[in-house]
Amino acid sequence: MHKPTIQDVARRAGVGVGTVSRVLNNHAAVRASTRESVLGAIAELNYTPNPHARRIAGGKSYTISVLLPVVTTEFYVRLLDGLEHAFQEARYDVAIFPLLDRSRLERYLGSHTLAYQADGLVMATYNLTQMFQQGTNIRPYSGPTVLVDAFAEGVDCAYMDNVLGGRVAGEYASQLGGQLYAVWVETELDQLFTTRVFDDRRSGFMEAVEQAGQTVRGEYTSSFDSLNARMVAVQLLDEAVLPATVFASADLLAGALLDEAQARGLQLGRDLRVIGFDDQPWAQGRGLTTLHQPVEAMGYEAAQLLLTRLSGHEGPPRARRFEPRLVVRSSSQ
Amino acid sequence: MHKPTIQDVARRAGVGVGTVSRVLNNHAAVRASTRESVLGAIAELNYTPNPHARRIAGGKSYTISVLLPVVTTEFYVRLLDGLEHAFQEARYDVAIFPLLDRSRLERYLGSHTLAYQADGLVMATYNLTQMFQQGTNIRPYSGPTVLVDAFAEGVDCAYMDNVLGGRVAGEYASQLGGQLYAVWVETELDQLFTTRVFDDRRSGFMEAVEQAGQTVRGEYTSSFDSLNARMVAVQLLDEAVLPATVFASADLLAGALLDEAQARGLQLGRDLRVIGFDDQPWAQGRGLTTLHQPVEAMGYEAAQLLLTRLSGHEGPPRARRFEPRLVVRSSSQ
DNA sequence: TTGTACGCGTTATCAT
DNA sequence: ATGATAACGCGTACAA
Repeated sequence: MHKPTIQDVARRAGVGVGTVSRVLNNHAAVRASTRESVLGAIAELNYTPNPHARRIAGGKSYTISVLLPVVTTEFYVRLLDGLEHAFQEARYDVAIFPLLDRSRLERYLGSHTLAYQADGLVMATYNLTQMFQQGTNIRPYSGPTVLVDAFAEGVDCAYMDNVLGGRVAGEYASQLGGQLYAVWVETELDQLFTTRVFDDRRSGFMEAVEQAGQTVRGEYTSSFDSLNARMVAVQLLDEAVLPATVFASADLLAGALLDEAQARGLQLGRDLRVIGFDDQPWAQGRGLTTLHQPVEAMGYEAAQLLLTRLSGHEGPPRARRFEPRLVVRSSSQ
Repeated sequence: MHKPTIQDVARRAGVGVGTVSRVLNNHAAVRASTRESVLGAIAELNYTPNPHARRIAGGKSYTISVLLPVVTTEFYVRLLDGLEHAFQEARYDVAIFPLLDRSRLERYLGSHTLAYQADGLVMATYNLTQMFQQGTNIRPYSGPTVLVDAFAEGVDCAYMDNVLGGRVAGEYASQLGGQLYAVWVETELDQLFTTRVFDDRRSGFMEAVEQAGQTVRGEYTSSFDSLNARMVAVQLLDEAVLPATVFASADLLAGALLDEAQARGLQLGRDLRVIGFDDQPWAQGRGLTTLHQPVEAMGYEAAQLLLTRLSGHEGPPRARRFEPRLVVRSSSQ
C-alpha cells in the first residue's frame, strides 16, 4: 500500500507517463478524452505528485520563499491569502520565512538555507534599497524577486497607493466641516522594518486638505501600541476644538479615539468624526469609517508578476498600483 | 558553470560517490584520511547537496514542519533558534507555518503540502487534545509529532514548568515582606490559542505563598495588551497598601507597573517591589526582577525528541521538563 | 573500507 | 497526440 505514483496513474488510465505529466502541467497537446481518463485515474487513486521528484527532474524547485515581517496580523493574513492562492494555482509551494528579528533575515539569506533554494522570492514591506545597499553582509538574492506592499525602482512590485488613501481621507474629511486633526504613526527606528506607508498617507492627506482650502489644526504622533494610542487620544481630545474631524492613519489609533470619545460622552458624528485606515475586522462592528485596502488582490498580483518572470518573461520592472477605498460608517456621519 | 554535484566532489577527491555520501551522512565506516580529502574537495568546490535529490533518493523529505502561533515575538524567536539549531545539525530543513488564524491551521493540515513535505511535526503551544478531539475537520497528522511549550498525554513533549516558576516567584515574594499582590493574564477565548501557562503560574504562586504562611491581598487580571496592563497597574496602585510586592505573571504587565510606579514617584525596592515573568530583552536594562526561561534549550530538546523518533526510536511518550530561573534585579530589592 | 550500479518519481526529448 | 526512455542528484545494497 504505497503512495500512488505517476506510473500507477498511467497504468490505470492506460496511457504513458508522459501523457500524465502533460495533463498535470497543462501542456496543451493532449486530446480531451484522454485528459478526462487521466484526470479520472488521478481522482480514483487520490494521486498527488511527489514535489521532490518534480523538483529534481525539472531542475526547478517549484518553491517560492516569502519573507514576511511579523507585526500586525490581519494585514499579513490577507496578504498571504492572495499570494498562496496564486501560487497554488500555478502548482508552486510557498515557504514562509517570518522575519521575527533582524538576525534571522541575514541567516535566511545566508546562502545555503531554503531561501536560496527557491525559484523566486517575495519580499513584503521591505525597503529593498535599504536592505541591499547598506553596508550589511546581506548579498542580494539572484533569482527573480518581487516586492509586495512596497515600492522600489528596478524591481517588480505590487504596492498600495497610500498617498491616494491619504488624499481620499483628506478630501472626505475636508467636506465634513469642523476642525481638522490627524494622528500619525511614528516610524520604526529599526531600519529593517522602516516603512513609508505612514509618510505616504500623511502627504496625501495634507495635500488634499490644502487643495480644499482647509488647514489641519493639530497633528499628533503615536507609536503603534494601544497604550500610547490612548494617551495620544486623551491629549488630542483635551486640546481639540469641537466639533472636530480626526484622521487616524491606522485603525488602532482610531479605535483609541473611539474609546476615549465614549469615555467622555462625546457624540460621534456630531462632536467628533473619526476616519481610520485599514478596515480591521472590528471596524464594521464599531461603525468606524475607514479606508479598506485590497490586500488579497495585491498579493495575488504580486505572485502573478513573479510567475511571469519564472516562465521567462523579460523586460523592464513593472509596478502594480492598488487603491484603498473609503468605507463610510457611522463614526463620521 | 553548473552547481557542483556529488559526482564532481567524488572525482575531485578521487573516490566514489558512495564514499562522499557516507561522509555527508556520517556513516562511520570511512577512513579518516579519505574523509579529510572528501571534506577538502567539498570545501574547494563549495559543494552543497541538492536537498530535493536527497529527499527523493532517501524516501524521506528531511523536512520538519513547525506550527507556530504568531503572538509575542521574543519567545518564539528564541524557541525557533533552539529548534532550528538542532534540526540543522541533523541536516533537516525547517518549514515554518505561522498560524496567523484558525482557518490556516485547517488548510495547512488538510493540504498536501504539509503532509508531503514533512517527516515530522513540531507544534508549539497548542493543546493537542483540544485540536484533535473537538469536532473539527482537522485530521491528525500521521507522522511523528512533538509538542513544545505545552504538555499533553500520549505525545512527546518539551514543556516549561510554569507551576514551578510561579512557586519560585511565590517563595521569593513571601520573604520580601510587605503586602502581596498579583496580576494575571486573562486566558484567550479562542480555543486554538488557549494556553494553561498563566493558570500554572498562578497555582504555583498561590501554593508557595500559602506554604510560607502568607496571603495574597489582591489579585488582578489584565489582557495581554499594554493599555489594559497600564489600566490595571493604575487600579492596583490605587488600592494597594504600601509597601507592596507584586508578582506580574508576564513582563508586559510588570513593565506597566514600573511605568505607573515611576509616574507616581514611588521608590522601587522600598514602596514597591515587582517580580515579572519572561525576562524580556528590556528587563535587564530596567532592572526588572523576573523569571528567565530556558526557551532555546526547550526548543533544542523538542527537536531531539523528534529526531530520535525519526531514527526509529519506539517506546512510550516522553516529557522533558524545563525550569524557569529567578533573576534578581533592582526592582525587588 | 570503498567503488559500482540501481532505484527513487518526475520532466523533457525524442521518435512514432 | 502519445509512448518509450533518458536524464536529474543522491542514498544504499552489494560486491570487491
